[in-house]
Order: sequence, then C-alpha cells, then structure tokens
Amino acid sequence: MNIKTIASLAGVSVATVSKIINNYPDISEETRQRVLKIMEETGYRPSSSAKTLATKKSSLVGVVFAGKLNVDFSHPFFVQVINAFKKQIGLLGYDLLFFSNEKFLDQGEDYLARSKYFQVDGCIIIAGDEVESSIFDLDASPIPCIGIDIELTGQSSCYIMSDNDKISTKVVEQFYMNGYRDVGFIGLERASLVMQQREMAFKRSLNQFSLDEKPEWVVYSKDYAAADGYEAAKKMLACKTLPRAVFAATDLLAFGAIRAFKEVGLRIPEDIAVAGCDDIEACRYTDPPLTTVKQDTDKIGRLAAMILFDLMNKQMDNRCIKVEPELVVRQSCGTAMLLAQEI
Amino acid sequence: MNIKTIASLAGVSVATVSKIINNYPDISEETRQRVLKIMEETGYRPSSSAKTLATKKSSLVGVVFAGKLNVDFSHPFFVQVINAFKKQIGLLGYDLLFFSNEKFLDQGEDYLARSKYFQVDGCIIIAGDEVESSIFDLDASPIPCIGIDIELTGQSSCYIMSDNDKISTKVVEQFYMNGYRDVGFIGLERASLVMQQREMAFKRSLNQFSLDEKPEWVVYSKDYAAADGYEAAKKMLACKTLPRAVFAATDLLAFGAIRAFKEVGLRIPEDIAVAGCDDIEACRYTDPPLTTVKQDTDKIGRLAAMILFDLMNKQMDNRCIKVEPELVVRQSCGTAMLLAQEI
DNA sequence: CTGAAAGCGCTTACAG
DNA sequence: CTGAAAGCGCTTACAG
Repeated sequence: MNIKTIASLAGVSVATVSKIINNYPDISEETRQRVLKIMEETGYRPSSSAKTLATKKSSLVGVVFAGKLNVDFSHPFFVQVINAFKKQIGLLGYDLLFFSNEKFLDQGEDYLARSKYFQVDGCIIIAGDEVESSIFDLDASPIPCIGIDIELTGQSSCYIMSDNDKISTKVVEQFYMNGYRDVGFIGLERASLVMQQREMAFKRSLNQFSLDEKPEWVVYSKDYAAADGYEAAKKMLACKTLPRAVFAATDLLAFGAIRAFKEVGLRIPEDIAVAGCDDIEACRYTDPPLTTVKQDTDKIGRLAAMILFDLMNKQMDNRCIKVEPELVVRQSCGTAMLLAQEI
Repeated sequence: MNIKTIASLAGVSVATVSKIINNYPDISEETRQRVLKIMEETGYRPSSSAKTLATKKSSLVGVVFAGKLNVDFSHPFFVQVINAFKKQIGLLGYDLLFFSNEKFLDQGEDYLARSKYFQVDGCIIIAGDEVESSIFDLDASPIPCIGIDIELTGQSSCYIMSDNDKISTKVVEQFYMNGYRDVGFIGLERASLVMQQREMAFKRSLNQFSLDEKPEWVVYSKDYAAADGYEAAKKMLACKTLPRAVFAATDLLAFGAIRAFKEVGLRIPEDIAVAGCDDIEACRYTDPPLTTVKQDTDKIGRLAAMILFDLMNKQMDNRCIKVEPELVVRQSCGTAMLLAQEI
C-alpha cells in the first residue's frame, strides 16, 4: 500500500495525493475529501524513510547520553528531564531516537556519524562526567544540539542547566538563617562541570555571609554512592573540630554522611545539620527527612525542547540558559526556632 | 556525499560500493581496501532512510509505553528494564525509537500506524494499567512485539514478566518463618494484571501455610503514592484486631503504611512487620529499612531483547516467560530470633 | 569479481 | 487546481 495505489484508486496523480497528505492549500475540497476517504478506508500510512529520503528531514531527535552515563540512564535527574523533553518535543511533532552506543562505539564510530546516518533533525546531549571527545564533533557540526549540564559551543548549539551557583547559595543561606556558622562541604574527587560549579559557589557563598572556609571541612568522595559519602564524612569526623552543618553535593552522599554522623552518636540536625542536592524520592523517607535542592527538571526539559525546536527551524545564536533551582526544606537542616536557644 | 560519489571517486560502480558496505564476500580484496580507504577519507556515511526504503528493514525497535504510564516513564522498574533492554538490543545492532504519543494520539492515530510509518522491525510494549485498545491492534499485526507486564496474544508476540505468584509466596513465607501468623495485605483498587496476580497469589499462599484470610485485613489504596498507602493502612487500623504483618503490593504503599502505623505508636517490626515490593532505592534509607521483593529487571530486559530478536529473525511461537523475583530481607519484617521470645 | 538498471515510496519544481 | 517526471540514496537480481 503506497501513494501510487492511493492515487490510482482515487483517480488522481501521486503529486496530488502528496499535497493532500502535507496539507497544501491548492487542492479542491472535493478531491481532498475523496482522497482522504480512500486513505482512511485502506488504512494507508506514508513511509517515513521515503519522506526522509526526499526531504532530508526526519522529524527525529537523537538522544545522546554522553560520558560515563551512556552505560546507564537510570539517574532520576536525567530521566525526569528526558521525560519533560519528550512530552514537549512530541507536541512539536518529533519522535525520539535513542542511539545504541553499545555496538557502534566498538566499531570506532561516533555520534556525528550516527546522527548523519539517521538524518536526525537535532540532538539532545545529556552529560555525565568524563564526556568523550566525539560529543564535540557533533557539537561542532551543523546539526542543532541542545546540551543538558554540558557546555556546548557549536554554531548551532545551545545548552541549559540549573543555576548551580544558586543551588549552593540557597543551601548556605538556609544554614545561615538557621543559625549555623561552621559549614562543611562534601564534593566529588573527579568533579564534573556541574560539581565544580557547586563547590565554587559554595565557597563564594561562605564568603558572602562572612563564614570561615576551613579546608579540613571540605572533603571529597570517590564516587556517587551513599557508601562514598559515608567514607567522605568519616574523613570529616577525623578533624579536631567538626562543622555544625554540612552540604553534600548530592543526596546520596548526604545519606552516607548522615549514617556516618549517626554512628558516632551525633543527632541530626541538633548536633549537625545536613543538606543534599537533587531531591530524589528517598529524601522524604529518611530519618530525618533530608533538606535538599530540587532542580526544575520539568522546566529544563521543556525549555530544552523549545530551544532545540528554534535551533532546528530558524537561525539562533549559541547561548546558555540557566534555570532557577528550588530549596526544599525538611528536618535535616533544623529550623531557626530549634536553634535559637543554643546560640 | 553519497554512494555515487564514492563509486566515482574509487572508479567502481555503486553496486560494488554497496556490496562492500554490506560485507559481501565476492569482492576482490584490493577493490575493497581502495573503496574502504576512500570512505574513510571522505567521512562517508550511508543513509538510513535510503537503506530502509530499499530493504524494508530499519534496524529500529519501537518503544511503546502503554496505559496511563505513557504520560510518564519515570517509574524505576520500567527504566531499569528499558535500560537493560537497550544495552542488549544495541549489541544486536538495533536502535530504539520512542514514539511521541502526545501529538499523534490527539489525531486519532495509533501505535500500529506509527510503527508502519517508521517501519520498525519490532516493538517492545511496556504496560501500566488501563491499556488502550490500540495496543492490541499492534499486537495482532505481523510486527514482532515483546510485552513487559502485559499479556500479548499475537502470532508474532511474546511477553515476559516477573513470576508474580512467587513474589507473594516469598513474602508470606518470610513472614511465616519469622513467626507471624496474622497477615494482612494492601492492594490497589483499580488493579492491573500484575497487581491482581500478586493479590491472588497472596491469598493462595496464606492458604498454603494454613493462615487465616481475614477479609478486613485486606485493604485497597486509591492510587500508587505513599499517601494512598497511608490512607489504606488507616482503614486497617480501624479494625478491632490488627494483623501482625502486612504485605503492601508496592514499596511506596508500604512507606505510607509504615507512617500510619508509627503514628499510632506501633513499632516496626516488633508490633507489626511490613514488606513491600519493587526494591526502589528509598527502601534502604527508611527507618526501618524495608523488606521487599526485587524484580530481576536486568534479566527481564535482556531476555526481552533476545526474544524480540528471535521474533524478528525467525519463526517463533507466542509464549510467556516468567522471571524469578528475589526477596530482599531488611529490618522491617523482623527476624526469627527477634520474635522467638514473643511467640 | 564487477556493473547497468530497475525499484523502494515519497516530494517538488514546473508546465498546463 | 492537477499531473508528468526527475530526484532523493540506497539494494538487488541479473548479465557478463
């Protein structure tokens, strides 16, 4: 069942059928209805490949998980972003193609080749750490790209991320308002762009509130798991004096730290306050529930779709969009009331 | 840059280039090397659409989120399954196409039309509850389909799910071994196939261990959130006598139930044991950590890929594969030691 | 071992 | 308002 069959069934040319499929205006209403009816009856569906071949546009957006994350897209942040992105880009008429890196990476191929092969109209690039260089070939190509948590500099690229400066500022501010003055930080040894930003902003914020930055209160975890946060917190516990509040760069690290603190008899938040970042589901169920910063994944995903759409359909300059994060206050960081008596 | 350019650059015909691309054996090694070199130098990439148009095979697998879940693919279970599936099917040379239901569902289109449009070689159908009927048109078509948590009956379909009978049996068995005799259940009002299976198996298991099935100890929650589990548990608390152990059909429901029980001063697991199902990340961080049943999402995903591959490449009968779940024992269900004294 | 040519199912100037 | 025809970039019998 192809366009030719429909044409002959309707007694018109294939050109006419094509115009009807694509909503061209210069077709008589009568012909249009007749052809539409036949398409309906026969259950005819045009073929994407033929259309793509003829037009060079596929209505497909490639999804690229860059860096270590390409082995696993189970991180809630990325799933939420992709989810929002998918909805919005779907509304705009695009479908999503997830590249299977498994096979083609072995063969020394790259994302650009893959994108060309499928003639995707654009790509969304989601970054973890240790981003492979082939990502930047894609970025540099004429294929429109929108980056999430990765700095893209291509002519037809934009990128978007949470305002990581504000993430740290909001946490430090909250600690400060609740009366904490001695504040520590748990970061990551091999820090991605995002993690670096959080750490730098943390230090700036301390400065802003005239809080001391004690080097021994800034410790690093080996990896992202709660167990790594646990180990990092133990290094902190080895110091002569302890901070009264700790900001962990991710929720999982915070969970690990809480466990380490509790083990030595510290109460949270009475003895030491803890805040994380990400607002993963588990924050609500820990003891105590974890104060954290929630990234606006919905807005990031939807904005990414709109910007990519513009990149694909009109000229647009390379730029970076920052999205406002939101502090989610739970019991792990205390309250001003609670602390008033102790200060 | 197309196959014609490569051919003329190499001084051979396009047919020869095509054969080299597709690893046909009947090409002289010398020609092969010369053409390969030119493809390398020019960075030539064949076009998927032209290939698909000519061969009717796209090397694409469509991903369909059926039922209510199509608005949101943030459930950890499905993400994990898709993750494992993607890796395995990627190894086999296929890429994943996520249909954007948002737009085409409005226009009264369906999954089958969508699959034909893209000429996907097969589909993976992942089900939530309230599966729309158009799924079954896809199932009935000649397009190979593998279902996850959904019963597919098409000639070229198979389906796969956890052995839900065993999920309930393992929980009841654990309760029994830890000395609990009065066991309740929190299910879902609008139960999907999977939820129905868990409930029925729960009742069978009680029977198997000669435990009483008290109707008032089986309560239903309105939806999937922890808050719904909380409400359901309150209904249970309104009974004259309470069960000593409760199996909630999902972890989130269990979290809600734990909160309800704690609120009235019950200790977990000393006064009442609780078990959930899914093993979401938060189970490790609750107080107490939650005993639950973990579905083998990795095996489900990988098996799904292998079976779909077989469906796409050779004759195969419709059948259902069940995957063994695993009980994850944590503190919320007590231990035999702990209870010995009380019995 | 290699090539000429038809065909896959569309779109798009262009002519009428 | 409608149609004939070239073209998109591949594959595949078939002939040599």
